[in-house]
Amino acid sequence: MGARQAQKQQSRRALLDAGLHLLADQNLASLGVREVTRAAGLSPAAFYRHFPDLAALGVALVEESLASLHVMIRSVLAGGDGAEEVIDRAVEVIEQHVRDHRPHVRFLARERHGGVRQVREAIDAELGRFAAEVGAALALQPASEGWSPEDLRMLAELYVDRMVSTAAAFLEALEALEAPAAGADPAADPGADPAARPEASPAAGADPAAVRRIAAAAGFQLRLISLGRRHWHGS
Amino acid sequence: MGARQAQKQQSRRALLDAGLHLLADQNLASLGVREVTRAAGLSPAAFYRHFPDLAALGVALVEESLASLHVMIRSVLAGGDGAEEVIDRAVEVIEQHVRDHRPHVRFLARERHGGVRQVREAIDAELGRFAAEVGAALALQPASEGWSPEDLRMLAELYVDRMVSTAAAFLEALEALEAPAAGADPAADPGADPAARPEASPAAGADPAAVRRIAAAAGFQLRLISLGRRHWHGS
DNA sequence: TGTACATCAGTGAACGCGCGTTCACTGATGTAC
DNA sequence: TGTACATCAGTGAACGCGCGTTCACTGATGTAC
Repeated sequence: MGARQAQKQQSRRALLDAGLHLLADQNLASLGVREVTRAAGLSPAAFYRHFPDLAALGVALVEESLASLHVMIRSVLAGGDGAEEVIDRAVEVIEQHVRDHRPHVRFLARERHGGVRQVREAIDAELGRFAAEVGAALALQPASEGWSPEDLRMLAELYVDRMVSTAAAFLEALEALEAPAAGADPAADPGADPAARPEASPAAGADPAAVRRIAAAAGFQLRLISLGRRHWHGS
Repeated sequence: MGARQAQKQQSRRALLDAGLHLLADQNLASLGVREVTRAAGLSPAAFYRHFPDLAALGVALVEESLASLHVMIRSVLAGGDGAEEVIDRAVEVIEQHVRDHRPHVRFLARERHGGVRQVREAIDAELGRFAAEVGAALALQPASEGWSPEDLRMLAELYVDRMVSTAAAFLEALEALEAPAAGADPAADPGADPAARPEASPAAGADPAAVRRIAAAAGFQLRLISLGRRHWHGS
């Protein structure tokens, strides 16, 4: 790849990163072209060399967000088929994934039912593909003997949905303690005593108890589902 | 109540209705004060006689949206405690609720993880209260003997989450066929032959097969969960 | 290697526009006597 | 009932501002010979 191409890729990356960063505090629908280019260190017009509009940038973000999620799900499915171990590993992997890719997960959670149709549809299509993949993996397990493809599909959807909900719950717990007090403006009031502020961001670690509680609930719920699965005897 | 108060309530209602209507196609974060007042038939300044800002209007919408959802959940819990009947009634009630209160449900789905913190927090707090209520109802059932309060709470959260996901799925199915083709501008191109357009909105009835499939999946998933519950023997 | 020309990512100025919010105001409704 | 005053929901004009998008341009990179 020539230097020209490399520079273009770099600018594109800067736009995507700036967008993802700005989307921590707002929706895609309220994001502005000038806002993104400003954060990326480019002129407003430069945006149009890379994307026709912000929806296209959003779709590009969906693609990279879900690529990493895809890897995560595969890694869970690849575990041994002892149900208990798979469940525990799944919850761990989800938690770690949210920690490692928080902006992407937040973006997906926010835009899954958000105001930009192209993006919503891209997310839904990809989650459907996940469910199909999970269903195929389930079909290979001995526990699925006698299950109809439809039932397996519904089971897979239940699992995928639970993973998504669990990820959203982890996300919220991780962000809860980092949020500044509503209405506070950190740039203003230079006379305020910084030591007087209560411990708002305790080493960005978030409330560990809340995170543990979510992990426990997710494990319990998945175990309950697989228990139901084992005792299921056809529709 | 005096005529003055009554007129004020009417204007407030008009603002809430206009907001809810406009939120069919966008996020709360990208809604504008002028947009809402224009749709409500008021001057822009009139908005501030009712709400300090749009976030406050959003919180008011959360309250009324969840009040109706609350009624729905109670009605489900009030059914006989034969698991099968309760499940089937629950799915029916959810479907009917989404049909009857589509704008409210859409608003909740969109803003639950949306860009306005006040609104997000209001929704989450209310869903937590629902889970507590469901948990209390479950505790009264004989099947809950020997269950710890923590496990009951996690079970209740699983049910509530499933209800929310099911409602979101119904919503999407109901809207899928009414959406205009992406990028189409119905106001433009007066020369186009309207008869040439394929049946985009078939009597606003949406795809019945998709709706039935969602109901079937929801019933299956809930049955699987309650099957797991019956075979659960403590953490 | 050197030269002449083509490509095209990024620039900066310009445009018209709708935005949020404020303000002094109007006039119907409410109240005190 | 009538009158004088208070309240306050809604108005319309005004403000300054940042927006999306376009345009002709610049100058580094790429290519042909």
